[in-house]
Amino acid sequence: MKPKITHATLHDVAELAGVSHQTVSRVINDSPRVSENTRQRVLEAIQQLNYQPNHTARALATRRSLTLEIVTFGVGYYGPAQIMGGVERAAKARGYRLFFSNLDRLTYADMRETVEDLKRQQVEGVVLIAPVRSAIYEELMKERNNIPVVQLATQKDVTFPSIIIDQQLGSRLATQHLIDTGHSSIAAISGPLHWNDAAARHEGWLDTLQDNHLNPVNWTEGDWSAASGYRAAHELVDHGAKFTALVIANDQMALGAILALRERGLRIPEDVSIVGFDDIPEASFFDPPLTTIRQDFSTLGEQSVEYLVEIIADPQAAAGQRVLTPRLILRKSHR
Amino acid sequence: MKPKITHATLHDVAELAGVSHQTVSRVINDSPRVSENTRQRVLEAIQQLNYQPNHTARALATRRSLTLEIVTFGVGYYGPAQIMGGVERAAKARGYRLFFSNLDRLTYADMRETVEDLKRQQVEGVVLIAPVRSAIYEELMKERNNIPVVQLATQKDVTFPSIIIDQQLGSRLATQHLIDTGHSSIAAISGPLHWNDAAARHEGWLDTLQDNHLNPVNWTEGDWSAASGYRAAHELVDHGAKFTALVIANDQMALGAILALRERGLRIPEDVSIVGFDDIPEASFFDPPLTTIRQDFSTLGEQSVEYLVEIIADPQAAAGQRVLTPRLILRKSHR
DNA sequence: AACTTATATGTGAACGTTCACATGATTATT
DNA sequence: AATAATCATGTGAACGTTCACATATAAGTT
Repeated sequence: MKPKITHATLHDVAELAGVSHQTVSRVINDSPRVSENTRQRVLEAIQQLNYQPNHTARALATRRSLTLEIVTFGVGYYGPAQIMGGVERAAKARGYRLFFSNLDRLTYADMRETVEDLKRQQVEGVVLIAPVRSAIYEELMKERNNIPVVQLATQKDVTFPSIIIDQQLGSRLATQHLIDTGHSSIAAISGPLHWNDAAARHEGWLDTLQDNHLNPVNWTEGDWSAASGYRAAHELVDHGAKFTALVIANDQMALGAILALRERGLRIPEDVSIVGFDDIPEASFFDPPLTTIRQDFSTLGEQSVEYLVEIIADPQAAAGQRVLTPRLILRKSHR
Repeated sequence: MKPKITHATLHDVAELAGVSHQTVSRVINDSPRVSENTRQRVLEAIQQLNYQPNHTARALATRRSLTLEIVTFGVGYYGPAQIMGGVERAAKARGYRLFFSNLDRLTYADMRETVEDLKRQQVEGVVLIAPVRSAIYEELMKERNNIPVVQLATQKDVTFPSIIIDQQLGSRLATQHLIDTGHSSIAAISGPLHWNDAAARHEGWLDTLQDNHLNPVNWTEGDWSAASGYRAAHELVDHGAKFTALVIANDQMALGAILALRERGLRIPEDVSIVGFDDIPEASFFDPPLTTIRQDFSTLGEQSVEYLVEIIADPQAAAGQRVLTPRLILRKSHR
């Protein structure tokens, strides 16, 4: 009843072509040690049987899976989704397949599970999007059975293989630009501060104010969502602090904040200037078009695979953190 | 020099515990055929050696990989990213791992590559996000070597296993609501019409107008981006056609359109009502908050895995299309 | 012409599991 | 008390490759 389609194997091909299985193996691996004559014969047999090498068997024999894994925290967010695109592209380009694993919650159980999986799956390397401060990641690093891991969006100056975008710099760019254009009362809406990027952006804002002998007027913490930006902006106004500019840790929150400020009768950029972070594709079409700090997430993803592949080839290559630079994109939400 | 960490195997555990490899196998597979006594001894050995079953070897022996694959078209888009989240969650819950493959371009070469991969990878099933009309997909279906495939976002009433959200219905909901609230000049900005969802939404708009004996005023085609929505809205106004309402095929384009209309001195919703599609999280914080047709992409992803698993268990279960229903979310961009 | 070297191919084990079956010990059945 | 049934365990092959080596033939060297 159950047909159980069985695929042609190396031996089937060998038999049909009248050679040994090893010769077939040589053909599919492009070994020069095979005469043109037999090569053709084998190729024909392969064609005829619609033979496809079995990846599993190959992995078992070679002890190489040609597989990477990406473990993400929150596919829902813009950044991680973009990073994944880059990782996939780079992995495919280098002949690797990609496992995809998502962590919705950063609980011990979830993480535990993921580590156990890693050990089982015969994965050659892992790109870990680890944007949140958590001891769990360190545990992961210890228990991972020497599987190379490149972490993304970690803290700055961490010593294990990782790549970050210099958020502190980005935030300095934003804040300094506002100061340079005459602002001295600059408030902020931060991301959730247990996120590394949020903390770095926040520090950049604080440090820049300090460097310019300005006092931080006021700030609130959001959760990256437009909803939280909306709430935060209302709060800021309620609090009575006067500010003429607002540094907001991502574009979505900026969107929410713009709506809230407008509800309070504040015009942008006449009454308050705004700069966001990320440069999501929609940012140009906010009202007004948003000045923001662009993050090249896609490149981040690609580079992480490159780094990983270097480490796989030579574990000695595993050295420290690489840093990408964000860029200020000027539009119309500031003056 | 190269330590080449070798993991403990079944045989190592067996030796340490003083039993046969098969007994160890029984323990790790929870077979009842093993005495409590030896089970404990084996468990200890496993612990001691930090043994982890080798997934590859198991797959080879059982001819089951416990692996699914998702092939996506454009991770960058909101929908696909959400779907992926759902697919990952459901796959993990059912003990499957997930390969992730992205198609940036729908070229023959890219697709060909993907199909070849499928045949090689020993994947048990595939969730294919196939939002674009293309003969390539049909070819895929033929050549896939009997691997179960569930397609997402295909055309309506297609006979192979697939799940769609009823976009035509969604569009009817939107258009009819505008008509019911007094509009009779309803223009549209469609998505790229070779996308199935775009075409269905467009048809829904047209059909509803027809059912109500109204003429379609005017419409243009966008490419899902806010930028294209912006351009399209300007075009519509340039074209001189009078409209009091606008059905826009996704929220991002709606954002762009809102900005464009405002630039033309048109107030929303006083002068023109707008309804979008998708209900991205930011839609509530557009100015004005956007009335839109909500799509439950996450559920779509989960259900696709469920369907797929049914088919894997029983190929007879592969029967036709399942349909999810979108929902009208009323906010303030219409009157 | 004899000896080395290179080329084309084959043989059997190995990778780390599970599967199908065999065996011996214990317990139940008549 | 003999026989059957059940339970706990073991044995060797199989999954589909590659690896390490062996062999036979052809070609090059002295």
